[in-house]
Amino acid sequence: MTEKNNNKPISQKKVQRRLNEENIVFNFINKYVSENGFAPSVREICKSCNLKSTATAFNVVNRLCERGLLSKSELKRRAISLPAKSVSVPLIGTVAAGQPIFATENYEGFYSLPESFFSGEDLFMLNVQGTSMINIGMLDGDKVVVKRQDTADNGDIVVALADDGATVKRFYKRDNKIILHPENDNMDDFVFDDIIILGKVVGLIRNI
Amino acid sequence: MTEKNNNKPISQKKVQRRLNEENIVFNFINKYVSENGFAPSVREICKSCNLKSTATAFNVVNRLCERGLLSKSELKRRAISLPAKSVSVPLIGTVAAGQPIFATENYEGFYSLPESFFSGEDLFMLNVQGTSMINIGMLDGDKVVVKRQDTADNGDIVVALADDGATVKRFYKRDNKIILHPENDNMDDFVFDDIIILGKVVGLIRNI
DNA sequence: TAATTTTGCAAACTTATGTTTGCTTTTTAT
DNA sequence: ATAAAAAGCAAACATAAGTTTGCAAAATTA
Repeated sequence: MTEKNNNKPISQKKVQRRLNEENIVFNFINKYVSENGFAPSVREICKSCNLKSTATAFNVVNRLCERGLLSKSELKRRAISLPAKSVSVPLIGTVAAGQPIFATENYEGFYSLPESFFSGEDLFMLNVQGTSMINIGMLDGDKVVVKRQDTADNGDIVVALADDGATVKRFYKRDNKIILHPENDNMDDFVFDDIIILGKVVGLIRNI
Repeated sequence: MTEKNNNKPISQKKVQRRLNEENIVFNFINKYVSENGFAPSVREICKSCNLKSTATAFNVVNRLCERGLLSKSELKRRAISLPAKSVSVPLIGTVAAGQPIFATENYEGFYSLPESFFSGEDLFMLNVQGTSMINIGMLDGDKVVVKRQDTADNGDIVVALADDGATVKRFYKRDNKIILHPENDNMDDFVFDDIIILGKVVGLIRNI
């Protein structure tokens, strides 16, 4: 028991100094993480924030955790994480028939998306080509975020494997036929007996 | 020198086995990072991917690094990072006139966006309300990514501060008048003598 | 000012974890 | 089938880095 009693005497000056210290450390960790992709060690925090002792940095980090600005996994190294979580999603380039989508060979790059928007086990991104979905605001060059699944419900926007690669369309099943409906007044439906569904579109990203 | 000569004898079967192993490890690391916010240790990789030796996991990780799918900082702990870098961007809720946009009080949360798409010093996100920009595929409920700046060029899509809050429109300056042009055939231009520009729209994110 | 509490610090301590080693097993080439 | 090369593995090794300690300095209270 280190506290004399339960109503702490709070010195405003001290509180201010602490908050300032915490801000400096928090900003450093943020910057470090976005530059390196992993968290700094307490010793690196010390050096960069002009703290004299690792114990000090250690304590500041713990206070930041208590304030909910950071998370930390005890006894692990560099195991500090920021509350804004992200998922790393591959952009799939060309999809050849018969090839597994999730083979790393098909990946054209990785993008980190906010987990709070796009969560799901298997996500990938795909470039939208053409204007077949323009009615629902999917433009040529947009990237769609796709949740991998091999079935779809009526009305879902899906990525399906057509003869010439992956295509984005609205999915309907009617009278044992699969209808891929372009959301474009100038285009007609495509009708198939069977089709391979690669996934369901759950999001869209555009660079302007 | 471990290699006999420079033309390697490649066994297709071995290549396949390796690639498969690398896929498993890579997917595990991805999942781990998005769940924990930091990378797994080689021993955790071993256990989860059924590798018998830490040396094996170590080698697989190194191969993934050579393939460019991961980055690693040597001699550091849990210092594997995915190539996808991200920036942390605040979502601005309601913007009252006269208030500074970047006051933390306005933040509704932080989202991590792919740095490769959205780079810039001061970014924020804003909910799109209404259908005034529907012609260029901005739907009600979309989030726009905005680069903070107080000027704009003709034709830019801007976030401007109107009487009732922030609004997204296309910007024109003509005859000393500011025109905010909705991209919606049913709506007319707004004309002002002067207006406050909050930023320029550089991206869009949609959750479907 | 003296007593008491809190904070700061350097160094010691501990251990999680990357890396190497040397032997064994498997695969490939002759 | 035999030799040679490569890959796999368990254990040892090395050390980066989290955590604790105990004293010194500063701040607070009386």
